[in-house]
Amino acid sequence: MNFLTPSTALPPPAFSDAGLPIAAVERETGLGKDTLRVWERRYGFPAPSRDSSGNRLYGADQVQQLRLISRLLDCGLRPGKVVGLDQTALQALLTQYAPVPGANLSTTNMDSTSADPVIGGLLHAIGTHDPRALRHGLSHAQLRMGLAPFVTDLVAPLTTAVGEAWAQGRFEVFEEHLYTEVITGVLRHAIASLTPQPVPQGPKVLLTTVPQEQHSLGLLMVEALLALEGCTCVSLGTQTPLTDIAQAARAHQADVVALSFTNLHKAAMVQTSLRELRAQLPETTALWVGGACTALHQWPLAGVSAVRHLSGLQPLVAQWRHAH
Amino acid sequence: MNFLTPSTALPPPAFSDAGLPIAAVERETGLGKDTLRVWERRYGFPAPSRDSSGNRLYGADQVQQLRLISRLLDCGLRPGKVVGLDQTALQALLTQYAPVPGANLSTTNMDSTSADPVIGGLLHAIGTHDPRALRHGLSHAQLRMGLAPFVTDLVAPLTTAVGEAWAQGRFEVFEEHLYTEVITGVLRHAIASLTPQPVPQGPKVLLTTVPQEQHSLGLLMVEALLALEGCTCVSLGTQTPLTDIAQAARAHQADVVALSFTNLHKAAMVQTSLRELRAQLPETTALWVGGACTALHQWPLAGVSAVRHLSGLQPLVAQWRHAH
DNA sequence: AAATAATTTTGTCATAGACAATTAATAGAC
DNA sequence: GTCTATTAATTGTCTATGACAAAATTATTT
Repeated sequence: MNFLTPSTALPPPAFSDAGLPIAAVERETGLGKDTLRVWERRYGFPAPSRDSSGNRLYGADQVQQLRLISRLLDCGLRPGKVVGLDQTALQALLTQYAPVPGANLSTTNMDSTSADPVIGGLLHAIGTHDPRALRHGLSHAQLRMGLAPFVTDLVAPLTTAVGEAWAQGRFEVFEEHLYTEVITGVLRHAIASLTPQPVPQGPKVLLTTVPQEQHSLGLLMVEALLALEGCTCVSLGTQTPLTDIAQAARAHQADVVALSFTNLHKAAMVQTSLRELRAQLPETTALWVGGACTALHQWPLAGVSAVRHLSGLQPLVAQWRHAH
Repeated sequence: MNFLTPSTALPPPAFSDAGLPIAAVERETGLGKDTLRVWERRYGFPAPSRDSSGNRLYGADQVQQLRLISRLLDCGLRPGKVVGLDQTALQALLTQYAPVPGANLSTTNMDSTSADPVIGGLLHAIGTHDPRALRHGLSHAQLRMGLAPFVTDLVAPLTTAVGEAWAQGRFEVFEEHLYTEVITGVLRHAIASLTPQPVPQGPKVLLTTVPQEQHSLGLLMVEALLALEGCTCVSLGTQTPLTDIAQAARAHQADVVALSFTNLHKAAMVQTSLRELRAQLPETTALWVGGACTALHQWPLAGVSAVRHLSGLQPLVAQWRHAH
């Protein structure tokens, strides 16, 4: 074979132009292949074009509509009401039904502490590609505020703001990546500087996420707060298979298994995963879950403690301490 | 709605007893639903039982076999040869085929893995689930050896050893996860403690991996070595889309873009990705690639510097410095 | 108003066939 | 023998349509 003549090389698939195949749309939107096909059958939407061999090709606009639809479903709306609406209608519904986690940052609500100008400055540092200023600003804020408020009142809302800015196209992918990288460094540094704690004063906590849950920042924030509360944290990073979580909990004799979720998953998936894990864990092991995932809080499960906000961790630890 | 009466809640499905439905097996093994069904059709394995409505229920033993098969496929074996073998045969194949892949990275004599008492001790700390001892041993070794030899002569071979042990089934997934997490902490700590370097003495390097390349440890090792050489490192973490890498290189005015690869990708994919990226980058921007990926070294590309071993980074930096 | 029954909605699973892309095998030239 | 071109086998993913159980909505009765 000849590797030097570019004429023999296949042209890279022109995804953006022709459209995305169904597997890519599943990745992009979180909607299963079966679901996409059955929607097309029932509602006539999406209506992808086909390639030469009959496979579906979804246009960028349809993928965007699917993204919006997915968010509306997370808000509790039903597919029959929203699948097939055009973008303007979907946007209108979103402004009506959307939860307002980050709205208090960019728009109204000026009493959200002194963090607002700080957050603005940090967002600016991201946009101007200045990792040094970003890191410096974060470290400074951490020293000034103290670690716990730094995490709950600055890092968490800032992360939400970055995510929204990215979703709205105001940030590029690489800017979001850089932000994640810098924050990771700052948080890990903070955690490392307070781990030398000889006498454990709280539960031993096993931290991780379920498969296909890649958001490592939430995990780090939780680890920082728990370590601050005197917990002994063992983090497995992201995407640990369910049986391995249970196995690790036994091997480490963990008192608590803490999972972090984003809103990417289907509610049913989250539910079954948690039920299955709960069944595999020893009864004496607590299961704490948290994160911006509506399914967690909308339908609580027996034997699973759902934390709505990072500030809810401290009471949970106190409660555990009181019970032991 | 009533959240408080547990009597109305469904009993959790007794997974462990009857068997796992196909969706759970997909989560556990990483094998797609379609693949599981087509294997059953073609090879007669797995042969799940069915519930009352005809849905597949995979027994725990079959799931375990599927896990082993999945590992063997990662070793390069083909499904037709391994699907359907019993556990003992699979185990035998694993001990036979498991090693080999990362030979490039760990050019240190391979019998040193068992001979080197430090590595042996660290492997033992992983196996006994003692993150504290692992972290302590690593920090100690770093101080004793110095950062550069620590990375090239200890972390790299240790990572390879852990990967091989995992492939052979001697380590569980969660043990490999814990190792990754601890090493990440140690490396990031080392990097952070030497970044305060006011005057840049080397190129500005943009670090990342291409999409579907999740191995973050290689990236960290490279970052540590480059920072040690006086480079200004900007890491984007893993899995940055190609166009975003080029965009980021322009935005940060990077002198060098450094990519880390594992051997997971198809050679053709790697080639086309690199060609495309090279075309999108400014000509004055260097492109350095490395990692245990055979495709990189077998077919070199114009305008791309392939590094066979971590120790090859230092000469590259020196060369760059000499040319500027 | 609240509990119960009937109905619609909706995601997931099943079967079976097709195909493109890869990998192995075979034949032919040096 | 070694290398290259062709043919054959392998394999994951897609399509299409049908079915069904769980959840949500609506209707009905107590």
